[in-house]
Amino acid sequence: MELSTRYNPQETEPKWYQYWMERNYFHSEPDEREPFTIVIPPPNVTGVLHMGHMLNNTIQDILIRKARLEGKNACWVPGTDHASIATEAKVVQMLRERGIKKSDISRDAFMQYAWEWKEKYGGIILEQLKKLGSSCDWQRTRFTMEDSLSNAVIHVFVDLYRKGKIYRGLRMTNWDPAAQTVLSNEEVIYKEAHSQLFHIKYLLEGADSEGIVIATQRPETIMADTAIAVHPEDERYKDWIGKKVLIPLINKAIPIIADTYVDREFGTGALKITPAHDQNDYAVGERHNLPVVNILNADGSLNENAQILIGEDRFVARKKIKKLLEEAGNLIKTEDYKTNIGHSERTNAVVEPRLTLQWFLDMKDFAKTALQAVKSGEVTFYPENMWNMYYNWLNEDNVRDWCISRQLWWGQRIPAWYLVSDEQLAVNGEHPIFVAETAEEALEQAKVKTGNNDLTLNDLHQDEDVVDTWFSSWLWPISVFDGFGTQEELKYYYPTSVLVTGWDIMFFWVARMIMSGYEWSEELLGKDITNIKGKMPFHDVYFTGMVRDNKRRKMSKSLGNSPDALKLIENYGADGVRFGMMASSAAGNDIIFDAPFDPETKEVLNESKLCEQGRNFCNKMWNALRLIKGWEISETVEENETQSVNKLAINWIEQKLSQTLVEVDANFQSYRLSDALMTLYKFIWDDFCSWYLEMIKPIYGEPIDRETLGRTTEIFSTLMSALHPFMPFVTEEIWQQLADRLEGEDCVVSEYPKAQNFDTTFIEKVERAKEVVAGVREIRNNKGIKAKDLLKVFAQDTPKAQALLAEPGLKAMIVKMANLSELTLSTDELANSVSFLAGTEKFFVELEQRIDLAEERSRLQKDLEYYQGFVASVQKKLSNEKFVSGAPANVVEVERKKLADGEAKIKSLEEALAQLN
RNA sequence: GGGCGAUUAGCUCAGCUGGUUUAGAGCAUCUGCCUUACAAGCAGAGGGUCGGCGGUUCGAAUCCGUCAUCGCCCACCA
Repeated sequence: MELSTRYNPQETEPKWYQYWMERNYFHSEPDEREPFTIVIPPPNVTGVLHMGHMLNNTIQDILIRKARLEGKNACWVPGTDHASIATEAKVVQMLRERGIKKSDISRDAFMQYAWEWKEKYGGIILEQLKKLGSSCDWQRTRFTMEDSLSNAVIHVFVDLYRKGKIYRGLRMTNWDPAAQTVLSNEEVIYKEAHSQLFHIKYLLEGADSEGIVIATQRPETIMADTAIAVHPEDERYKDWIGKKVLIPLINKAIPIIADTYVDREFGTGALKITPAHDQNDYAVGERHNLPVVNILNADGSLNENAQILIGEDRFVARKKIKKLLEEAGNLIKTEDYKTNIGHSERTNAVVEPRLTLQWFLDMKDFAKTALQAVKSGEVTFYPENMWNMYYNWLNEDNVRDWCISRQLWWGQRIPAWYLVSDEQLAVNGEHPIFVAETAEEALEQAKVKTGNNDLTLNDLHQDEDVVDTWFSSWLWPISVFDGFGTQEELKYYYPTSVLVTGWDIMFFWVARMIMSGYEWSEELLGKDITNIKGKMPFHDVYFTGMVRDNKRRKMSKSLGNSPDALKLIENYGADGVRFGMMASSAAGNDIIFDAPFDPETKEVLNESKLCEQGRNFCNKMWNALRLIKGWEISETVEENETQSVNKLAINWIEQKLSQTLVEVDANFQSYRLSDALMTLYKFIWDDFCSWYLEMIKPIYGEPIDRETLGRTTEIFSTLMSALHPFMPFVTEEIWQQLADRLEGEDCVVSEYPKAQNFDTTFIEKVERAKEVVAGVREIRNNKGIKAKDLLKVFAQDTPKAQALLAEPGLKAMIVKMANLSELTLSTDELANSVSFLAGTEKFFVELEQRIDLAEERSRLQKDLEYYQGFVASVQKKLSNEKFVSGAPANVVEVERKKLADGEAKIKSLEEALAQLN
């Protein structure tokens, strides 16, 4: 069958993915082999594949496929995250489109709609991952809200409550007015914004014009002010302390207090205190026993407490109050001001500090153990410097308790119950809370607590809130193996081998998984673990960089600078895109990817040079396959020059392959995946295609001997195994085309090649011969000699040259590759010839045309100068007493050899120059 | 404000323990080739005082100090 000159990924990729799936190659069951486990960072169930996912999952797939080839029991668990806020927002939007308001339906009804939505639209991303070639064990696909995972969340909540680590309290929290839920500190993203500082005058009570001027960014909150604060040592305001001023517009009297929190240098040195709407003011208010006046509704609009502008949104109110203050004469001035404003990570709404009753997880002990795990090397970060960021967050001064409750419905409902009836609300002055895994258990607790055995489930009311999504994610490496259930699989697969994720969720997720692993693994694995390493959810963490565009902007939907991931796969093939992603992404480093178009000019750019390179690489290998498949086979083997070249070539490529595999292995050890890929790329393109195949390629129309072809096929197959983790589809396709394979003899489950012993002296000899070929080619290029024209080349007769050409097959190889009619040793000086150096050896190319002496001279002169400089620098080193005595012997030896080589080259060049005269 | 990191060819980066590096790769550029696997290709070439200054050392892109520029994380003063 004729093969097309281009590799066609659109045809082969779906074919092989299906083939692998049919044979169940990605499925893992515990057995006697060593496990290699990865749990996917579960993408949001609402998500669609973007560049970050592609990078992340390509890396995971590389690691898992390599492990599979190495004979380990490779298990990659896929799944999705229920993503409370994001999903709930989508469902609310869907309902709105159908004319249904969330507030009009019951919790149960809402959940039904949400599940319907999830079943219909959720998990698209998993299908997209298949297109990328991800070899996940799809039979193990999990979802953070399925029963067993939810049970784990509830179990853990109750456990922590009993351990006294979870508490409920009224705190200043970050409120998202769009989603109408509280957020954890980590979910608040600060962005710089241009704002205005309003200087507002508060009149002294009873005075006509005397007053104090404060500066604020939020004039709409003045109605919630309960004091004005000044610094106790501020001379300007000393006499004011204790007096009262009136809030403009509503004329409410509030005291002037003194607090060292006030910065005298900032603004006017006088600060309005608004305990309900500012974290710091709340703290000040507590110190001074100030009342808390909340003037905002949950949606960010003003409530009755504001007295004016009731019902207006906070930002509308700001504009309106500016005008009112102006009219009333209280607005002294406004100035431009740059500030950081907190936004909700999910909804992008400006976060409002709000006093709310929430559940918190005490982080003190957790932080300590999580810090220790990385500090003592129980978990290794790649790249290592990510540890700094981690430390910074977890150290005692910075870590804060984790707010785990959310005012949403989509998620695991908090397993806490309260008494319904008013009479029973307070027992001994406290409001009893019953935390239990089931309502029945809570009821039992309630009966004991109240002494009332007649209580029924109807007397209890469950907390309305759900837990933060990350409160289920942090259990992921345990719960996907039903760790809180049967635990059998957990014993085999835990700890997982490596976690691959972006550093942007280091705090949300990575740190917390380490905490949960430490907290529960010992108990769940049912054994004492003396080595903390055994408790950790993973041995290594590979932090990927962020995918940025060519202007270094993070790729995002809102900027529109992200290429359509699926479109890229369509255009370049999954292998091409995988190559593109990996070619320039060292661990942790951001990767620069071209945007599909310039977001500002809307100019269409080339999609990706890197993917193009990957696509071209596929094509290159495909054509190597075509070449080999086109050869006729000869059964007779003659002992001729062709044979000797072939033997040399095979010997060389096999040894060079071993050398390359050692390098690739070292790269894998330290997660230098892009280096590993580039090493293989260069080996396949340069050594295998450009040199090896050209060495053994028969003259057109002539057959190749069976032995050489067989060895070549084997080597090619080996290369496909080695490259398979990076580019699974093209390697499988070529692997299958290379030979008639038996059932089960597939690249995806082939044996990862191991390096054999290799002889570097021999490899160097061939490299030297390649230099000779390159030297001849360069002369051809310079002199405009066609590749077809045969040339006569002479090597200056030296022992080294003799030894080189005596290597069986080497001379014939040079003759073939450089297209020579003759290559002989010569002591004669050749009249019409140009020379070049290969190593220290001199070669002459005989020319028919007249040579330009001046040009030759200047070429040689240039070389000569370079080596003279080189030798001078080496000599300088060697003539330094301290170097010779101080440096290690081998280093000195190397320098001596450099000097000798350099001098030999100079000698050769000088001779060549002399000949030209 | 506290911390981390970067600065090497036109671009994106490597250079891991200071010494086979008067510095490498890919892309881009230039020259010549439609040579019977591949023009998405082949054969070659050019291009860098390793951000500045100072120090340590026999020896510095590599270690230290300092300045400059850029990026990131954390905290956040109205």
